[in-house]
Amino acid sequence: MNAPDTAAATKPLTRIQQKNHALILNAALDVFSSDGFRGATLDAIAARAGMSKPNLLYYLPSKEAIHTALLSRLLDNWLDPLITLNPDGDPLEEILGYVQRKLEMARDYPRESRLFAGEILRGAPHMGDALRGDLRRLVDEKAAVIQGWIDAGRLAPHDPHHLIMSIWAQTQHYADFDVQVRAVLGGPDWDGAEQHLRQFFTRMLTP
Amino acid sequence: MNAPDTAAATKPLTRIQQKNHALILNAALDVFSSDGFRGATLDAIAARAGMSKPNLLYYLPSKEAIHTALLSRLLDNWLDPLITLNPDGDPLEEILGYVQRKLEMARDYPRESRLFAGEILRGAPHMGDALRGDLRRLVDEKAAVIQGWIDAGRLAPHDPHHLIMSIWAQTQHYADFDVQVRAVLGGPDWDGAEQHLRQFFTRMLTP
DNA sequence: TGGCAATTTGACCAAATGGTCAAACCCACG
DNA sequence: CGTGGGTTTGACCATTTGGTCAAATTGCCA
Repeated sequence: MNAPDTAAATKPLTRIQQKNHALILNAALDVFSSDGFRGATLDAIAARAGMSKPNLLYYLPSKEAIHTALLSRLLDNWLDPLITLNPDGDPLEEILGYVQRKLEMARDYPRESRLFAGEILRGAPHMGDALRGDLRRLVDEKAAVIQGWIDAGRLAPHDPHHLIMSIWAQTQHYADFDVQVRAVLGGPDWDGAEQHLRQFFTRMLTP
Repeated sequence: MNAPDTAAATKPLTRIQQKNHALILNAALDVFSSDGFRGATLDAIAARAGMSKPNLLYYLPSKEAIHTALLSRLLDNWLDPLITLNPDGDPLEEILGYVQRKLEMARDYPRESRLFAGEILRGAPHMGDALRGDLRRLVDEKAAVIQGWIDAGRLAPHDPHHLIMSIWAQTQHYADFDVQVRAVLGGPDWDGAEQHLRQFFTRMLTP
């Protein structure tokens, strides 16, 4: 009767199901990221996806379901750059690499960044658990790695948790507060941002 | 006939007008900052302000007017810490003082911070002009001051505009992404943040 | 105290919006 | 070629919500 199944029973999606799923999620990302959850309308998403509203609801059962689907898909990509941080690599290189990956994500996926920011700003009503679960565990783990580097005298001492906050804050700022950045700088300046952050954190972390 | 006047004709507000104005704006700040512009409803604001919706609209003519009033009142306070930056003071002290003031604002006025963040996130539909006008002028002016300090060898070299971005990003992060910060840190840690940022920027700016 | 302006609100309206449903359409496959 | 399941949609509905209005109430001052 209904195509997608939230339970883990019927798996194989038809070609057309996959196509429409992708179409909807992409359109929803457009709309949610620019208008917020409350500001987004099913009509707008359906129009953007090039289909009727009932058709859209045939694939995803509700507005919230669409939003949740988007967020859960997002979290993995979001954590990925931090996961990649290698305990056996060179400390400075690893962290600078992380900063760079984060900045690239902000530059190349501003919709995702803003969707995430909006969700957090509103108190994370749809992903509070993920924050206190997966995210916290991962951050604690990597913070321990960084602390190890510091203890070994390979990095200048900083609170690792707050250091990670600094990285998040500064990289996401360029995507989330894009209008402000452009207003103040007179236009986007990703190269300037990259150079600034590299210099910033190099100076920050060199013992 | 109507109490408040957007034009500059009738100025003197009665006691009751002032009280209700304040009541409304405070309630609206609550609601707008936690639900966003679209998520906020006049009924919610009116309830929070302890008055009926028509009465609320008797003082401020529309939802947008309330939002705009809030934002314009906010911008001044928002710029103030940067205005205070004194070209004749000690460079490091001045900037660290600015960081501290910004962090205190984020801590003591999280509603204002989130209201602002929400507006920027959505593309600043109600204050784009202010950003490209007053804000940009002020930033350019202070960036020039910082550049002067750098040229005089009194600060380590950084792009002044991006340096200001770094300060904004890191201080506001603690208010705007409060849930995330608390999730990762296990609770609020303003003292830790203050110490971290002081150390961060001290190291950053010492020639 | 009388009267006029300021204040307050219950009742209402029109538009927007999330969601439903039955009917129509399409298309692979026997 | 026809038939059954997957797909699509026009029409519709209930609720929410920004905003209006006339009537009632209150506050102020001569």
